[in-house]
Amino acid sequence: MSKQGEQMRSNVLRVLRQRDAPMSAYDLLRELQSDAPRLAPTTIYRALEKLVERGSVHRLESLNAFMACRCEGPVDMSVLAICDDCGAVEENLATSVHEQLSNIASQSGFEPGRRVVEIHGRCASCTVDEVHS
Amino acid sequence: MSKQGEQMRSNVLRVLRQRDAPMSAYDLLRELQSDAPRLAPTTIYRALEKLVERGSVHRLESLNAFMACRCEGPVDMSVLAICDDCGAVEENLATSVHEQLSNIASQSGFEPGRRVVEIHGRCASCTVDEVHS
DNA sequence: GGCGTTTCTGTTATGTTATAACGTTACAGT
DNA sequence: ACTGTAACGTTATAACATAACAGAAACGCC
Ligand SMILES: [Zn+2]
Ligand SMILES: [Zn+2]
Ligand SMILES: [Zn+2]
Ligand SMILES: [Zn+2]
Repeated sequence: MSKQGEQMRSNVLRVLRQRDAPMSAYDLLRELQSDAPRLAPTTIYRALEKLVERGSVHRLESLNAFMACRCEGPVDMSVLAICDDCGAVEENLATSVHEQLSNIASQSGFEPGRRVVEIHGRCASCTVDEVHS
Repeated sequence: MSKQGEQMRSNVLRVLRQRDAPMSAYDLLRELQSDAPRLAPTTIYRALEKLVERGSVHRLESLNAFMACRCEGPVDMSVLAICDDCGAVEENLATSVHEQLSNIASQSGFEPGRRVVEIHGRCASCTVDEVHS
């Protein structure tokens, strides 16, 4: 059955990679239910959990959504820039921001773990569109 | 009726200030329903929206929860360090991290807006407890 | 191969967070 | 008082996430 599990993870990842924008777990569910009508949320969440663990997928905390990773560097050093107009997300590798963040938290004896670094705004192409309208 | 609205916001803020840890909107709902049994989620969310807008309350995106602000400086320049053991949240003013974050996003023409900077881990006192156990 | 143990999976049900929709109320300007 | 508008309360429902459990697969041992 680990064969099936791997199959599910690969299906989820494939669907995520087909998009440029983040998808919610339930978006994925609806998409995959066309092949497997009885598919349940739990199954999606389990696949997503593994994929996030292994660094193939980002979880966007401020959107409750997921997207395939397209980073060059380590997945846990990225800054996710989310366009509030079109929903597109840009990934930037930003090791120094993450290091600084850990350092600041450490100063009070806090033991740093998972970092969440996201920024909302408007992407370049949407900004141009705004000028034209 | 703006009197009622302000009253509600002040009630929500009061309850949040009584705690050291974040509360979900539904935590607040349950708390306030002892006085007003018919109180609905929407009302809480509207109050929270205003309070976040005016900088009295932080929204913790990675927890889907809220807490009263106890920052010294500007509310939108803080780093929130969340202890995964005890739930306590430390606020650190970290202007430089936020500036760097905006700069990185700007490099690709992204127009920066709201930033989300949170870090999970273990607070000093929970780290000590761990050693003792 | 047979058997117990462990881990993973599918399924059902439920819990939690958030918003849509719509009628009502307050209030300012006339 | 009349009207426009912004805020509000209320109901219902959508969206996100996990608990609980039973059954299947994988593994190690004999
Ligand atoms: Zn990435
Ligand atoms: Zn855009
Ligand atoms: Zn604060
Ligand atoms: Zn702690």
